[in-house]
Amino acid sequence: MLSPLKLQDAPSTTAPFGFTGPCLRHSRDEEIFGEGEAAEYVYQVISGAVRTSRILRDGRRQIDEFHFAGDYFGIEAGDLHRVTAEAMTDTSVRMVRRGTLSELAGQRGDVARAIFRLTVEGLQRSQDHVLMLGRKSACERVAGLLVDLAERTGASRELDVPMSRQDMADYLGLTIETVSRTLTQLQADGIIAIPTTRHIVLRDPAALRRLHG
Amino acid sequence: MLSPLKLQDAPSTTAPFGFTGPCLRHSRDEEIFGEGEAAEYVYQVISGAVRTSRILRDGRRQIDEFHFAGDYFGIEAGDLHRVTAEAMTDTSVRMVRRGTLSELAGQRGDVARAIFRLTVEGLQRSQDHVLMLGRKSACERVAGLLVDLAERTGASRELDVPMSRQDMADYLGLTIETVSRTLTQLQADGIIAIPTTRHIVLRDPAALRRLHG
DNA sequence: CGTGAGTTTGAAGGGAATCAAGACTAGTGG
DNA sequence: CCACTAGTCTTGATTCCCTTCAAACTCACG
Repeated sequence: MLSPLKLQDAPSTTAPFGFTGPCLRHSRDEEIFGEGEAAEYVYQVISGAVRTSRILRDGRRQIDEFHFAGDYFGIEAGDLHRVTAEAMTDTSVRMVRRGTLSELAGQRGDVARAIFRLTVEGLQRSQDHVLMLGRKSACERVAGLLVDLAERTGASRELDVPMSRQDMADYLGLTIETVSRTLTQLQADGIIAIPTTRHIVLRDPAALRRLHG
Repeated sequence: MLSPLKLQDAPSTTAPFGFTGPCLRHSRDEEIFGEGEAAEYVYQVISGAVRTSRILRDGRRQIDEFHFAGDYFGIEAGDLHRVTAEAMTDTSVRMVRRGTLSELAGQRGDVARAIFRLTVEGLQRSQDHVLMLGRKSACERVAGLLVDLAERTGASRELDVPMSRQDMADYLGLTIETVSRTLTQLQADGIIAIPTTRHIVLRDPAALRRLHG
């Protein structure tokens, strides 16, 4: 389900929201912005993958979203970032100054609508996440992530997994061991194959979707 | 943390978004709209309390948000509602036709900004919810709900709980038994008192906030 | 090849779920 | 007004899924 903005956006040449901003490269695990920092920019992933997360005082981490090419992140209601954003792979990210974006939205109705739509879609993704964390088993969660990854990265069966097992666990509200065991079990059931850690083949996507619920 | 819109909104006289729409009453447990129905309206709670939820095929339910006076709900990116909305108590709700609202937003920048802000705040609440469901213990979740309820309903210590234990459980991703046990434990610890089921006294809000993490 | 981070696998433990009564509470009607 | 009743809530006993703790393995990378 691509948004209008994504469609009109040829990643490396056209700017997000029809506006050209600087484009920064980040290497793997580099922080793009941190929780509590001033939210001066809004970001769009040009290539690569980004995670946004929050950490409790005792170190427990929850990833609230993965962001792929075309996705945007870093929008805040207040002045500060409430999450930390980090590159999961080598990543290219375009930055748009917040004030510039809201000005542009004020002038162009289509831009305002597009931004609003993306935000509502983000909200709905978050609600899906809530349903998963609140009411689904480990197996259903892992299956759901795989299906989601396939859809969002445009892969049909061959999945390039951009995140570590720890990232998966912190997104799914599980431990790394449970994620690993569940993947192994799915492989034993013939539903997926795991040729390498970062490469998963969906042998039976329909079964995965059924598990996903 | 009240939004600008809420502040300028004297619940029973002024309309949401500076616009007057019809105002409907719903009695307890009545459905306001259902998952899968056409999303023709956006709603604002005038008085009472509303829950929005989703149900899996096998009956598991997840409440994704409680809505109180001033809050709005029912915004969708697509044409259909993705959640079901029900009145938790006798409730008065104002309806604004979706097209009307987007027209108004197109004409008045302040309205567009206010709606956008409310949506981003909803997204942030959802992210808090994700963190809670993914990484917090039963005790931390219940404490968090109580603190949140107190803040949002403007109660300092005397909490009128508008929802059933089942609603609490389905919001917190727990079972009704665990919610009940946890509340009993908090009472035993002297942190809260439960004179009646729907009335909870926060005897040590600081301790609750500490548990909330 | 050696090294170490990341991952998988194994064994044991724990927190919340499930199953099952029992105690309230709020309506209802006599 | 008060017994009756259905629904809600609480409490108890047991189970189970996931976590925790621990160790072995794999595979990038120098």
